[in-house]
Amino acid sequence: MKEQIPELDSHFLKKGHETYLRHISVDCVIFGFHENELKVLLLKWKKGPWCLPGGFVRREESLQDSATRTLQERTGLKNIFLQQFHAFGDPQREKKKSEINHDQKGGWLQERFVTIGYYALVEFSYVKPLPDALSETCEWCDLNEIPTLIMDHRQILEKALEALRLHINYHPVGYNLLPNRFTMPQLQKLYETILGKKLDRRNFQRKMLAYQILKRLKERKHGVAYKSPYLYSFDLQKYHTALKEGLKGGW
Amino acid sequence: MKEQIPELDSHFLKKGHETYLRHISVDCVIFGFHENELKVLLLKWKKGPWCLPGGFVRREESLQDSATRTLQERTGLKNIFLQQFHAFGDPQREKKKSEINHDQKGGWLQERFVTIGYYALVEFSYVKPLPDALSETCEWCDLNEIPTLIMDHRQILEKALEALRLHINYHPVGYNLLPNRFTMPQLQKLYETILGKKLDRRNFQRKMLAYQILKRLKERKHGVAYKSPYLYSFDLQKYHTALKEGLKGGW
DNA sequence: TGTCATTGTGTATGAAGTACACTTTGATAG
DNA sequence: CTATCAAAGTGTACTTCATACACAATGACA
Repeated sequence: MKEQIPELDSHFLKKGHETYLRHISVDCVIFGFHENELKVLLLKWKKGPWCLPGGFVRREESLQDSATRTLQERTGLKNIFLQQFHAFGDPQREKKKSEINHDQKGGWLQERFVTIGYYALVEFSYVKPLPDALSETCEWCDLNEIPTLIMDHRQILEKALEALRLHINYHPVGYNLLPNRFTMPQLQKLYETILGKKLDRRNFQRKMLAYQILKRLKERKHGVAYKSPYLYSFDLQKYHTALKEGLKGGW
Repeated sequence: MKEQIPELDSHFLKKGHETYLRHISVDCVIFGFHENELKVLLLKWKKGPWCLPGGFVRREESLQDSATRTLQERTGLKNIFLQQFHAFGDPQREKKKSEINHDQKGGWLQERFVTIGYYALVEFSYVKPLPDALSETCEWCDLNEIPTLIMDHRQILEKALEALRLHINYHPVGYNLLPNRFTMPQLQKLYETILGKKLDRRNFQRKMLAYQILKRLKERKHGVAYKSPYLYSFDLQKYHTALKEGLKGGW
């Protein structure tokens, strides 16, 4: 998206197309999980509106690499789970672009952009959100309290969530969103939040254990209220096999 | 893709970027079903290689509209089932672009392209394949006999098939690929071909009927060998509801 | 008129999904 | 120290869906 500008100088504004591909941007929907809530990392400009973190594609860079770069710039993380989900190319999507104009007319940023959407799953506690040159803040927002976003970013977010919900039917999710050691109720909350519905505790556990991607640890989680739950961690090898080969039976 | 050129004149070659967005193309994987085989519509250039039909995005046109336009130009059909499935943006994808060069250096066609992949499902018999200015032929190719394709078109095709196989788990397929009236064995062959595996005749029928998107007609199909099968047609209203809301239970 | 490949149909079995209740634990408060 | 209590652990019956499988009916063809 044209609104996240890595180097905000006039060379970039006028000559950005010498470094980046014209008409193409990448937007990232970065999901994190914290306090039993699914969060999305959003940027807020100094001038007002909120938006998804995004960037442009360098002339020798793949789409995936571009998304990875954006992600690293905003979160500091490498090796993130990243998934392309849709390309948004309606010419109307930038109707309200004028509200965003930082720059002179006729620049490459004024032109129409097609944006490729990626979603990422990251471990909340590892992330230190970093605003960019143009942004006031970079913040985690609860999925239920998303502010008004620029252009079609709200639709992009919805589509990302839809893609994630589809994905979760075939693939394990959690390694990228939870701490190394976590409890079954935590994992269940994660699934419930992503899917937007309540699940039965006993059935959830049985099904999840049947995947054989979890290891129950000897320790329990202490200090929490009431009965202390077991801790689990993912069996990474089996987890990755399941990522590749898929799981049967959806949620 | 740069290889399908609607108006092959020097204005297009030099000034195409005034009409079309730079760096962006659309490629279509057009599936048809004939003689119990899944086919894909391919173009063959006069100079040699085969490729997917594709085109460019006009400056005021959406991605979907661009794909629809390409489709109409190659098949003559409107109102086609069309689905975006992936954006291909590896800079390496055009390594062998030189084999395609029709034109002078430095033209907009020489630059790197990100292509948005769409797949389409069309009724074979309604299609009159139309080659474009640069193409010798436009032909249906059997999925099992795909010739060598330029650039990454083979991978695009594979990805389209993968997307279709995923899609068929949640949505009805057939209305766009079969004649108005068809037999249960025909429908089953279609599913078997898309999925690449044999299905049990009795279980297939039961499951398909349970979706309640089929109407059994009074007529049977005569003239075919042996026992004449019933004819079915889709209940379009229910079909479209199922398209939107999805089906449960996969294949 | 007989043959035979294809079509039509039903049932039994196992696997998975769903619904549901009681016991155990340990943090907290008195 | 003890009682309380909310959360966590566990198992079973029921229903739904997937799978496996076999025989009878049809009609084109020779």
